[in-house]
Amino acid sequence: MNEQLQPLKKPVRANKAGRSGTQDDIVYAHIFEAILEQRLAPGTKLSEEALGEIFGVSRTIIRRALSRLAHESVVLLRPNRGAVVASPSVEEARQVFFSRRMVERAITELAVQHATAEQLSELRQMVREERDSFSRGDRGAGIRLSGEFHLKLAEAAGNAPLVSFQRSLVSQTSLIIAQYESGNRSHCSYDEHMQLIDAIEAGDAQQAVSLMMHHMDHIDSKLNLDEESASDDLHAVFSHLLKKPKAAAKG
Amino acid sequence: MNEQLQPLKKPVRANKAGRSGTQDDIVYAHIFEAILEQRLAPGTKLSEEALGEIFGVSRTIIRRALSRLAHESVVLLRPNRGAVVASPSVEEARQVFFSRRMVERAITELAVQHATAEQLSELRQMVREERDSFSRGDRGAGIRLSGEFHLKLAEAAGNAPLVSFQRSLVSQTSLIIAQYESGNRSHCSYDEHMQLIDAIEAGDAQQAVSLMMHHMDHIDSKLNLDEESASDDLHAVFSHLLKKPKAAAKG
DNA sequence: TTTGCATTCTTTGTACACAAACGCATAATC
DNA sequence: GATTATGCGTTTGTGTACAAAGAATGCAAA
Repeated sequence: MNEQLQPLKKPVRANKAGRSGTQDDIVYAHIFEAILEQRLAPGTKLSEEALGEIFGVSRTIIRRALSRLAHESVVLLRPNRGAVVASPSVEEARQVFFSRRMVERAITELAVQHATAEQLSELRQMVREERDSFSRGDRGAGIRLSGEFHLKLAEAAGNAPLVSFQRSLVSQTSLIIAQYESGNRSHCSYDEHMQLIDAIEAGDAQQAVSLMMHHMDHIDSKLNLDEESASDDLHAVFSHLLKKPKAAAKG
Repeated sequence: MNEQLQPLKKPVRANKAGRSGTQDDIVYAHIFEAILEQRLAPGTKLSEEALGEIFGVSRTIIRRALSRLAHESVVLLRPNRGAVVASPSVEEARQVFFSRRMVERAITELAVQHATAEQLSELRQMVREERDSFSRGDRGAGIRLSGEFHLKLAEAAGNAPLVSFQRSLVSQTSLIIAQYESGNRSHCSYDEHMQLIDAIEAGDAQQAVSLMMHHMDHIDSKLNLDEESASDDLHAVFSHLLKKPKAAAKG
């Protein structure tokens, strides 16, 4: 029942090689991934004690992971009232998308100049995995990989502050998709991703930026940020006010 | 005895209820301000116990404040080796300035559209205080207010992710100025700030952006990022390799 | 039935104690 | 004499106990 995460029970202290070693990194990554894959719905309460129980660590570690997520606006940390998965409003969603367009444009231009052959190869590999995930029906993994693609592209641009900002924006975008995605859920982003890499590899900055902007348009068009009228949406809109957690189903 | 945190000895304002915000907010703000005003030099070690002693709180609070500062790349958190004030390299400085140009451009355009009369009035007040600080020789407060001006302008733009990013960039810029400012230290930024507000208030986006870009150029030109030859700079360059914290090596 | 208040109970906030890791210094060996 | 091994001291990392702040619930009164 409460032992789904057995592998984590043991103290994972392989810190010499620096392979995502510390415990709070692991906890952070797991919660982050759960949100990215939409296994944790917006508004879900994240109890420190419960998470500590699940991951087999004390509240200290959980608290640090939540703090980090809060700094990326992925969870909301309310004083004396605990943490919940953030529920971006329509206005917040618009702001995130505005910033993303700005950042993606800069990243694309920089990537054309700085991306190495190895990085482009890794990007292609990620797109293949993304495509495979969607084709075998694993939508959660697909969305996560799609986000990681944009993060990886930021790394290829070679600008550390942009990478940090992009991480935050990608996470929030995933939340927004979880909250506002319309019926048409055909995530064909991998095709656009591949074309984008082609343009970058060809050194065609203008074409690459154009493709990226269209890609942003497509993501945007899949959301219904304009309406927000149906009862379901109302529920989502007010979820940050609800006391009761959505009780995320454990896989 | 190695008292590395001498500069902080003075503000022992360990009031528990007086100031706004929680304790870790107060600690964060004080350290942040000390760095912004360059009372804490890059490379200075930030001992948890010493800071706890100074502020009259436990290491838990200090740790959280340092974690927050680390997330903004203002301090560097080395595992098992404590925190130091970050020492941006020339390359990191270039990346920060690239991002700042991008963000400031967007902020300026948005501010022309969204800034309210009240916000512009507050901005003017900040510029006046900045000018007064410089004119009475308080260079530290002047630099801090100059940074806060850019942060306030970001808030006037009305885009939350941009504000968050800008906060990180402004802090890092201050660090960079502390590390790389050339002999010509005439910070006449307040004049440019005032012209900028005029253009924004007039609704002249093109002029406002142009002024902002020139302002960025001026800040950039005051630094000697190209040379990095003096012994002081060499020291900064290798500070991340040094085991021993060279506290207060600033001349 | 509904509303206001008080008590209780759960959850978070803070401090502290203990354990582990790192750096430095000393010493021993080649 | 130089270099490496080892022990010690200091600093950080983690767990846990206790305190405080909300939230929920029950009771009483309108």
